[in-house]
Amino acid sequence: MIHITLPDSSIKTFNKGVTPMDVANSISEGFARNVISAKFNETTIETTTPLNTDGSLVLFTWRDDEGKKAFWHSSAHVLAQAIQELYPNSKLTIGPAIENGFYYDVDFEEQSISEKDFKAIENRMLEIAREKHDFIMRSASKHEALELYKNNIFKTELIENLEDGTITFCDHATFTDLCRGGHIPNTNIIKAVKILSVAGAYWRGDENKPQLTRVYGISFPKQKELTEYLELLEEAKKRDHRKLGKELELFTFSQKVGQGLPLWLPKGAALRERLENFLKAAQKKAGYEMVVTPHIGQKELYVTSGHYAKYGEDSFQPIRTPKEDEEFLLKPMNCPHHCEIYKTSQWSYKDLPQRFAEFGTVYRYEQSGELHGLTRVRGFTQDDAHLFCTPDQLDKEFKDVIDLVLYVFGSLGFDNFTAQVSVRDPKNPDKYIGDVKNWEKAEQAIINAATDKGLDFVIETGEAAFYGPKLDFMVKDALGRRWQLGTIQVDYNLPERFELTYKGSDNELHRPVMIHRAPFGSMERFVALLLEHTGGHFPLWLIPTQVIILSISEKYEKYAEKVLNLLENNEIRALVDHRNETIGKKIREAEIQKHPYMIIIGDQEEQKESITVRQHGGADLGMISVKAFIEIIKNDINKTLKSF
RNA sequence: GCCGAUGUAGCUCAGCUGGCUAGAGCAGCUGAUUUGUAAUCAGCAGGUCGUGGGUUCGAGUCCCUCCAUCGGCUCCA
Repeated sequence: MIHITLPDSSIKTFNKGVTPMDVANSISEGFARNVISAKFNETTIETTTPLNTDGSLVLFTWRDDEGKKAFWHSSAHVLAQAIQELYPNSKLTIGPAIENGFYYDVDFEEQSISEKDFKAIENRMLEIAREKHDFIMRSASKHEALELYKNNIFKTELIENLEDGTITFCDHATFTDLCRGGHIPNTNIIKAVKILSVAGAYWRGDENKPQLTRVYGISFPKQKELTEYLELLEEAKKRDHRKLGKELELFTFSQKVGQGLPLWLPKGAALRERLENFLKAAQKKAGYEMVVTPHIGQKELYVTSGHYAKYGEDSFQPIRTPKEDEEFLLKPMNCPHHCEIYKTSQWSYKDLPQRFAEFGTVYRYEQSGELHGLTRVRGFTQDDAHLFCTPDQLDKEFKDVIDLVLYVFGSLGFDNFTAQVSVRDPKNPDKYIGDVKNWEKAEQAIINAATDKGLDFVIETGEAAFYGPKLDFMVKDALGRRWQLGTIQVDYNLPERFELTYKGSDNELHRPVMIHRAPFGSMERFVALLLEHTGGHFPLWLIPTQVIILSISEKYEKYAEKVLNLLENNEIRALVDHRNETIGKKIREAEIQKHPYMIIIGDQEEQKESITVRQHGGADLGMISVKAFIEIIKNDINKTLKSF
């Protein structure tokens, strides 16, 4: 007898020899259609063959992450078969499931493949799916595996790194692939397939190794789900910050100015200013002081900090001066400048912490292929600050910064961030500078602070900065790509390199610890993600135009101006649309511009000294007094914007 | 930087396998209209088809260079 845990957590009993499909068909139709994989609990070996061992079984459905993984990984096998048949000279490498779909990395040798080839691949994949092949796992000896792949250096490399006895193949139809498992029972479950794109990808992610062609695809158990997914992608494009930034006249780029160098338009600049003032106010309460440093610095500065050696001269943008022996660089970060500010005074432990903040514009010569809208640019402004404190103060300071970051995210409606503790990769010590003991201390300090603050965080190995570990706040864009916004970093190294000191109560000199932090990360990236997150519907306190006044005809111009003045006197940002257009057209344009409140002014309003208010989206607040409206706006703002 | 794709008016796009002075909608300008909750009507103007070469009797269309953008890879202080 086999006890099987169903997706709804109930347990059902079956006879030996039952297949996952049998199980699927025996339960409610909803599950039956979606059941796609099975695995034994006690062995945790996934199986797609008939069950012949006693025990309980966990079923995955298409809705589960595990199920999706099995489904897409199996689809990758079908893709591999299709490619192998259509391009007999191609060499397969690896083909995993990803968050949305799957890919297969293929060495096409001399051939190239592009969009026009996708249809043929999709058609062949669907044919294979319809042929109803079981996915069957089997183990193989190392010898057998190497023999099968004797002409494939990539698979050979993979096999050589595996222990004999742990090598498994997955067969379906006439196709065999080296595979760890995790499959759906049969190709037949795949009903819809779409090849999405091709891209170059380096073998094992290493720039110096051969470049392969990565074929991306997605598949579904129903055609309808594929259609829905493609519609979802279309919807996401509407929230693309590059599109919204253009529509809302926030920023632009110019080929003539240069790649990756955004130009902020008046509305965008006003938005930025509001964000800066918001953070400045909070920072002032938290005991920060503003500093200002120049946009360039001598090369020597970055040699001292270690950045020059780490990133190499190609990442810096040099400045020519009349003197031959002088070398200035555009600053790629503010920390060295702030270290020099720290050094201008002698500090006692009683003076610490010192918190220097600056909206510092920095320039990094990113590779051209990496540039991306406002999220990855060559010139950007960090909401930077450096906190210099004693080792005893580190814990409290770090937690205070977490509070500040959470306040910033909360005020802007970012509730879907993930906290990530980025630590060093101990296998790759060359990537980092400084003493291992300090690294351990710093990493522990971050983990403790994040834990105490109740943050739900993940630890990412190898993601640390070269001088220290960090706590990063990651947010997904419209297409689900993850971007780092806020960051808090602990650094024992720069104080060492710049020989920073303070006098302790013991009358001896000590090294301060440094915290680098930027709640927004950069103004550019933050605005980009905020645009994608809100779809351009910014919180009321931040949005450039809070209210637009629409006059029914030019006759009411005077009264409209009067209302405008009343609003402006109450620090409400409003505009009047006086154009000789119909009210319908004015409303339509106000909707497109995403103005949160529209005031309609005509004969009735003028007579009664009142206004009619329409909210974005169509809600009608009726005819009310200006005074009542001002209250509504203020309450609305207070809902999201609290003081720190 | 690498792989693949794209680049036509301020914006969104059409222009089939190369063939008469390159089209549309929106935006703009002019005029009419003075309007009650998502587009009032008419007229006008606007483009060396990303750049530079080449093939051809003829190039927006085909080929090459470069530039920029998009999707990935690598990178991300």
